[in-house]
Amino acid sequence: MTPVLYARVPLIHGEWWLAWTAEGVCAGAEPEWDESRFVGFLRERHEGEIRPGRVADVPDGIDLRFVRGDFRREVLRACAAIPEGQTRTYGDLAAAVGRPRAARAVGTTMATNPLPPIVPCHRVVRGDGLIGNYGAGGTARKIEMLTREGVDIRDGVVCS
DNA sequence: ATACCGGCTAGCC
DNA sequence: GGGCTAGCCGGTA
Repeated sequence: MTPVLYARVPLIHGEWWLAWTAEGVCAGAEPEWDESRFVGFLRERHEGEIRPGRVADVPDGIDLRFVRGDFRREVLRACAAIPEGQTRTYGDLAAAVGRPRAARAVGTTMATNPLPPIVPCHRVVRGDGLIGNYGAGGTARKIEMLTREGVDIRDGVVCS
């Protein structure tokens, strides 16, 4: 079983926790988490060794092997493809994986995204333009992150 | 099997 | 436009 390494990594949105395997990043958590919480999170998902790693060794790709469900993996893949500074709706992602009516299920998938902000679920907003919720810090955090990425938001609504 | 729970949405007042 | 409802769907207990 390949080991899982982890570190607190400086990103444009702050110092987030990231964990990775040889294949890619497999987990992430917001800055407010402490080390034991993140390690606990990793432990309940991975059987193998878990130990600190170096920031310089964080890989570029993502490792979705520990995500349950084909649908979820596909949706997370599609989400990972959203460019910085852009947004998509839950319905967009549903359509992208060939299930145009599964927006609700996409929402659930985003809510349980194990690797924020590497899989940028903060770029997924509601069809009516409202920002929608954000598990890793709430709507306020989501707005803050999108604004930092250059997305135009006025009165809590995405403007295009 | 089956019921329930969500970061949703289209359709109707 | 704004508020509500009834569908929708995949995962989990």
